Amino acid sequence: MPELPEVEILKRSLKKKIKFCKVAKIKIHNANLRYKVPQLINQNLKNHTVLNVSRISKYLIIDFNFSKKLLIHLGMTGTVHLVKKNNKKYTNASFYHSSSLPKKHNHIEIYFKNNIKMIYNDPRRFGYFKLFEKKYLLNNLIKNLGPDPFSSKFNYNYIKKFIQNKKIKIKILLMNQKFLGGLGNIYANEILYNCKLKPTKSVNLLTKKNIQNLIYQSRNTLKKAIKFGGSSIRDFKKTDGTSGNYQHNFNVYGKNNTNCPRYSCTGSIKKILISKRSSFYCPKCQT
DNA sequence: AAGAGGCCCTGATAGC
DNA sequence: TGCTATCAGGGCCTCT
Repeated sequence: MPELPEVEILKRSLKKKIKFCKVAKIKIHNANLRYKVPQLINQNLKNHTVLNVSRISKYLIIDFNFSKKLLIHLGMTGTVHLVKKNNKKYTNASFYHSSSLPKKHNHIEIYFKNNIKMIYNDPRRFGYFKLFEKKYLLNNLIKNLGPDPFSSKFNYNYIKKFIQNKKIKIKILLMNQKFLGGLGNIYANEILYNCKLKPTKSVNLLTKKNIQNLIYQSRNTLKKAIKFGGSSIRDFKKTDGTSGNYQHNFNVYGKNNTNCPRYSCTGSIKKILISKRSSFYCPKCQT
């Protein structure tokens, strides 16, 4: 599920709904995520107020009115749901369609004092919750992450310098979080299609025009996905339980053996494996 | 330097 | 119906 657009959608929703909310308590039902969730998290966050919700790459950051921030990564299958208490029961209101609220794998619940509850659900448990000192977070997380695709740091000179003396496949480059923060398998495939670049192309063969177009298409593709509310393939849901819609706009992802959607191209989409990840492209117009 | 492979997990789907 | 195998959007790590 969660690549940059999905985390961005989540961030915007949380920002609207839990900003300035005060934590009443936190229940950990299963602490065994990618990293063990410390039981102390409850003592630490209790009675503190959410000041802001932000995103860096695929990471969600919740800022509180004390020295620590909560860092959330959704791994492969993490989702966040918000419910509201009415008449002693947590139900939909304008927050959630209770019929579709997951029953299994609700590992962490954050209760706020205004009767809102935030639920973290994650079947495969590849995600994590970590508390960080604000300074430590900035120094260590951001240092190891490439720029956000929308940041001005993601520019021609940066890319040129990064790929200097490298001969890796372009798709591997795009998915490398140290190069660029936020792309995963789906959007890497889609962006390369929009750039007419084949995923196995070696980065040392990229022209100046290729690189400039790559920047443009990365932003454009992600922007569109955000506009459509992200992609729901298996389990991505917005915090109100509804699905995103960008999956209907995929050109290549999951479309092997279908006709290339590009006007005037007669190719058909092919699936190959690159580092064991499914890669989809049109051999005719992506070169 | 680049790439392959393994590992952390559960669940959906396909094939028998 | 029920078994088993394969695959899945992430990100670590180690080995060659």
